[in-house]
This record gives sequence, structure tokens and C-alpha cells, in this order.
Amino acid sequence: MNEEIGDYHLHSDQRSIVNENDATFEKAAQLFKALADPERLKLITILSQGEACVSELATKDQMSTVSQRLKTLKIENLITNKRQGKHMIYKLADDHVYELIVNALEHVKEKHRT
Amino acid sequence: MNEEIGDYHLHSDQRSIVNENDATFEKAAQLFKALADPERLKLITILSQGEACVSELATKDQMSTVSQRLKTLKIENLITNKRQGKHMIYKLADDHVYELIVNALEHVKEKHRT
DNA sequence: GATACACTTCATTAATTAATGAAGTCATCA
DNA sequence: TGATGACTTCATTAATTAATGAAGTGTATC
Repeated sequence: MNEEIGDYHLHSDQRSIVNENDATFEKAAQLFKALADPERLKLITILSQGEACVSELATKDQMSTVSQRLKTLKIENLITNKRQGKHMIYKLADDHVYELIVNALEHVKEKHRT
Repeated sequence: MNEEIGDYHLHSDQRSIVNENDATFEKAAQLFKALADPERLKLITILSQGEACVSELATKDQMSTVSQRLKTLKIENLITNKRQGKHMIYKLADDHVYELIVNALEHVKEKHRT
């Protein structure tokens, strides 16, 4: 009757989330917090087109700011980096990142009743 | 060579997000902000199991807080409500909500290299 | 080994966000 | 119609978060 998919259930045509603990909610909230900024989202979409170093993502005078934004994203495992000589190359960590953003963009573009 | 899916592209095995404007990023950031709180996430997961009124979601003394959390979620079209006599019944707005949360929960449960 | 380049970190300062409790609204029932 | 129940809103207060510019770190080059 109920099809089980990890902690996510399908029962009587209604999807539901069960058995999550407080620590998981806390971590998920932190993840969403990292995504909750238009400039950080913009960085992610740029990186969705391929890896890039910091100076490709920032002009000289916003380098500090961009570096801090990247750090925020990295802490939540949304992006990874590697050094290449003097440059630090950033890229998206995995598919969840892409899925989260695309899903959010779809949601905000959707018409909702007033 | 490139398969086009709305504003989302698949090219050479790399997904990318293009052609989004600032207003869209701003709205997406607001959406993520609404999700960036463990208590609001908890409310969403409860509602994923079915609709509920405020007093089912809160004890008497946290009613104000819970009501404000629900309002935050409603503003971002994550939930909807309807009055039923004295009760205000809340439920999830659409599938995006469920997908966003499940995706985030999967991401945080994933092992990432240290 | 000193200088430059490409960042990263730190500290201050400004701006946002959330909890609390009191007051207000809306529907029902006596 | 006035009292009660079920919320919602408001105002204050506390806690977080982000931008800025200066100082620090690591790598390559002269």
C-alpha cells in the first residue's frame, strides 16, 4: 500500500517526509541560508556553466566580497575548489545544487493565485 | 548538440542555467530565505503529511510564533490556507515545495569529502 | 629573497530577521 | 450582543548576517 523511498513516503497519492531529526533540519536550514542571497545564486549559475577562478567571478574591488560568498557556498558543500598555480578554481559540487536552483527558479516563475 | 529545456540547458554532459534576470534571482533568494529556518522546515514536513490548522501545529503559547512562521511560508507560496469555521487550515502549495525539501535533506545527509 | 599577483581572513559597522507578549480581528454560540 | 475560541498583527528587543577595507597567506617570478 505504501511505497517506501528512504525516509520519503508515497501513501494514497500524498508524498510525505518523515523521521527526520532536529540536526537534519538544522543542517538543511543552513543549506537554504547559504542559497538565500541573489549574489550567491548568481555565482552558482555562473559556475553551472563551468568552473572558474575568483578573478573571473569578481572585479578587483569586489574580490573580498566574492571570496566570502564562495566560502559560504563551500561550507555548505555547494561548491568545491582546487588550487591551480596562483588561481583558485571553483566549481559546483554535485547535482543537488543544480536541482535545488532549477526547482526554486521554476517555483518563483510559476503563477500563484492572488 | 545542445538540448534546450526552457532556460536550462544540457550541453556536453554539463547542465547550466542561463538567461535569468536579477528580479528572478531576488525572488529565488526570498524563497530560500523562507526555507532557511529549521522550525519552518519542520512545519513544512508536518504539512507534507496532510493539511492542518494552527492549533494542531502549535501549543497555545507558541501560536503567535507559529502563525508568523506560516505567514512567511505563505508569502513565498510554499503553503496555502483556507478558513473552516474558526479554524484556519494550512497545506502545502505544490510539488516544488516537496521537491525542494527532499533535495535539501538528501544533500545534507550525503557524505562530502573533508 | 624580495616583489607581485591572487586570493583569504579579520574587524568594524550597518542592515535584517526572529521571538515575545499585548492588542486586534473574525467566526461561532449562548 | 456579548463572550469565547482561534487565530493574526503590531511593536519592541535581541540576535544574525553582510559589506567594506585593511592586513595576512600562499605561489610564482625576477
